[in-house]
This record gives sequence, structure tokens and C-alpha cells, in this order.
Amino acid sequence: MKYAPFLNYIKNFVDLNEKEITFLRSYTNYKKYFKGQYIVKQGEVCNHTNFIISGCTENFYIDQKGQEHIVTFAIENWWSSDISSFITQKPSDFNVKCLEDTEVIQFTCQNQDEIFKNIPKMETLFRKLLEKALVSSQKRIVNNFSLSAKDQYIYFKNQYPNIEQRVPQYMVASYLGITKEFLSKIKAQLVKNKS
Amino acid sequence: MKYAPFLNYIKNFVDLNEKEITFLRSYTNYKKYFKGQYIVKQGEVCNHTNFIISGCTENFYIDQKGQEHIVTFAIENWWSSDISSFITQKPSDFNVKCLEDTEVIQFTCQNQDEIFKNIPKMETLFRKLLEKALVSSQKRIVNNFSLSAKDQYIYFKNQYPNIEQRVPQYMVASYLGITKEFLSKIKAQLVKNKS
DNA sequence: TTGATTTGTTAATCTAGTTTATTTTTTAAA
DNA sequence: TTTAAAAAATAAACTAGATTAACAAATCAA
Repeated sequence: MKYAPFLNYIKNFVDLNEKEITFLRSYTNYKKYFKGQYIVKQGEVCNHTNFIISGCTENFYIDQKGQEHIVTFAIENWWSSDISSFITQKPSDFNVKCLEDTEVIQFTCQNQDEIFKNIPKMETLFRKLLEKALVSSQKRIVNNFSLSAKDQYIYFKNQYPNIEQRVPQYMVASYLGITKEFLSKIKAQLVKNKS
Repeated sequence: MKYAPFLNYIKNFVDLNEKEITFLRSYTNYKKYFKGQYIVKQGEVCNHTNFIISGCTENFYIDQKGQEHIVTFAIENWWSSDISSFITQKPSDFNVKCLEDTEVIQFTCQNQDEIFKNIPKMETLFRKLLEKALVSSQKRIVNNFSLSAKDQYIYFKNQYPNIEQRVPQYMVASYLGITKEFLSKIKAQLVKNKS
């Protein structure tokens, strides 16, 4: 059953009865994207919030100098969208691209409103998810302030132990806001110091 | 009436009836802090979320090297707290300190739950505020990636035109994550290029 | 109205991380 | 199994921003 991982995830936070589950299903839908496919494109409106059942996505943008910057990765049991575009329904500043074949449960902005209206527990859940997302976003700003690139890399590895094996190293560098050359240097340094 | 700015602020987003307003008042309270006073101290639990009626606060922390970093400023009609400590009720990593005499409307974590339970519109409002806060936090990460210190300073001035006049320059430098000497250099440069 | 503290400036030196360029390794397609 | 393309490593020259230190204004208390 394609919905199982999604419903299990929800169950960790709130109890839904049969009727609510039915409602939730009818206001969401399953979709499969392939590796390399874009879920959202910079300049287009982000129409869905996506819950990842399987796969991996990157959220990145291209700046004025033409440089790519990865803002977040997302894997199974994470949410992936451009929240700014989703809530304003204005063109997105970001791309969401699949780094692997990726299955999601997704819903539109209108449907999200319907879900919250009919199942207030879901709005409470989302409020709490947003609180946590905000905390971790602030944590990243703080790390940026206080940690050297090397320590930020170590922090990244501890916090997201699964991601490093699944994405190329130059993407990790992009996520950390450093060049791939410098990350390579850092890794060489870490290997040397360990021995 | 001390509550007026708070209720006016709420009115911009949701309509509350008399009964709801009475409820909201009884689950919040007014408090005045003086310049230099701490609303939250690093290491202590952040017991309140504060809505600023008048005044100005800084949210900062001291890192392992003993260096101070300002994470946010807040002024009239903004919210101020350490959300991480508030939601987990664990010791805070941050200080919230008044840069001017500051009046707030505040509520505890339990009272927030009561408010949301009894006035669901308020939870919707907070969910939307959190969405916006997350967007602006992400925007800050993105600016950190793409903008030089000079451009980040210009962005700061445009986004928060009121704050620069109210806080010393070295605090602006701390907020931007640069040294006060370098900000001084940037400003000298900007003055020169203008003429 | 003076001295003491806080805030801001300037300039020389230093360093973490960038840029550019070349080489090596891994991956994937035919 | 070979080959082309993508990814990673290495190294030298370079730059944005940090550090240090000395000094100048501004603010404030008495």
C-alpha cells in the first residue's frame, strides 16, 4: 500500500480515525518522480507540499553569478517543497530536483487548507513541524556564525549520517557553502589527523 | 490601555469576538522590562513567548571562544523568545536582552496550548507566522551563501530600516557575522563611492 | 567640565577559504 | 571491455574578511 509510510508517519504524532484517514487520502495524492526530474522549478509556482516516501531530493537555486547553491536535502519521511512559493503562490526562487527515483504523497495549498479545516489536529501537527524546522534553520545560521568549515562538515555528518553516502561530494560542499576543492582539502586533513 | 497594540496586531490577521478577547487576556500578561534587563538567559528555560509593544531586544549567544553573536533583533509588533527552549522547555542556548525599556505581552507554554485549544484561529495565525519566520530564516541562509558582507549590510539596511539607528554599530556587525572593524571599512567604502 | 567608559576608525599583518589549472579516480554507457 | 563523461584530488596563486593595535569620538556619570 503506497500510503502506508505516510500514514505511519502521521500516526507518530496524532491519532486519526477511519473517517479522517479517508478524508486525508482524498485530499492528497501519490506521485512518482524519476531521478533528475524537477518537482519545482525556479521561476514557477510551487504547487505542492511533498512528503517523501522513498528517494532523495535537493533544494537549490542559481544565483546572479550563475552559481548553484544547495539549501537542503530531503529523504524518506521528510517534507520537501519551497514553502515560500507554496504559501504565497508566487514564482519560486528555488528548484526541487530528484537525486534518486522519488515517491511522494503531495497536496495543494487549497487542499492543505481543507485538511486543516476538517482535521484541526493536522494543523497542530504542522504548527509543531514548522516550529522544529525553524529551530533547525536557526541552528544552521548559528553554526555558520561560530563553526569553521571543517566543524560544519563534521556537524553535517553527525546530523545527517545517511545523506553523505547518497549524494556526490560536490553537493555536500555546495550545501556547506564551500567549494568542492576546499571540502576535499578538509577531508584529506581529517584522514591524516586520524592516523 | 496596555493591551491595545497587541489586540490591534491580532486584528490584522483574525477577528476575535468579545469572549475570545477576554479569554486571550486572561491567558496572557503584560510586563515591563528595563534597558539592560534579560528576558531570557543562556542556560535557563525560556518560559514565555513575548509580543513587543514597545522597545527593542537582541537575541544573542556566547560561543565556546567567548564571542558574542547576535542572532536577531526585535522591535514593536514583533515576537521575541527562544522558540527552541520554549517548545522543549529545556535550557536555552540564547540570551534575550532589552536594548531599550521594553513592554511586552507574554504567555507561557501551557497557556499557549490553552489558547490554541480554545481559539483555533489563534493556532492558524501562529502556524502562518511560523511559515513566514521560516521563510525569512531560510532567506538569511541564502544571503549568507550568495552575498558579500557589503551586500548583506545593504540588504539589512533595506529590510530593517528602523533598527540601525537604534542599536550601536558593533551590534549590527555582530548580527551580520562580521567584525566591527570590517563593517567600519564597508561603511567608509560606501560613503566614498557615493560622492 | 572632567575623567572614564563605550563606541567607532584606520592601518598593517595574517588566514580561512577561493580560483584556476592539471591530474587521477570512479561511474556508466555502448 | 572499452571509452567517454562525471567526480574527486592536489597544488599554487589569490582575496575577503579577521586580528591586532593604536587612536579618536561620543556618551555619561559625578
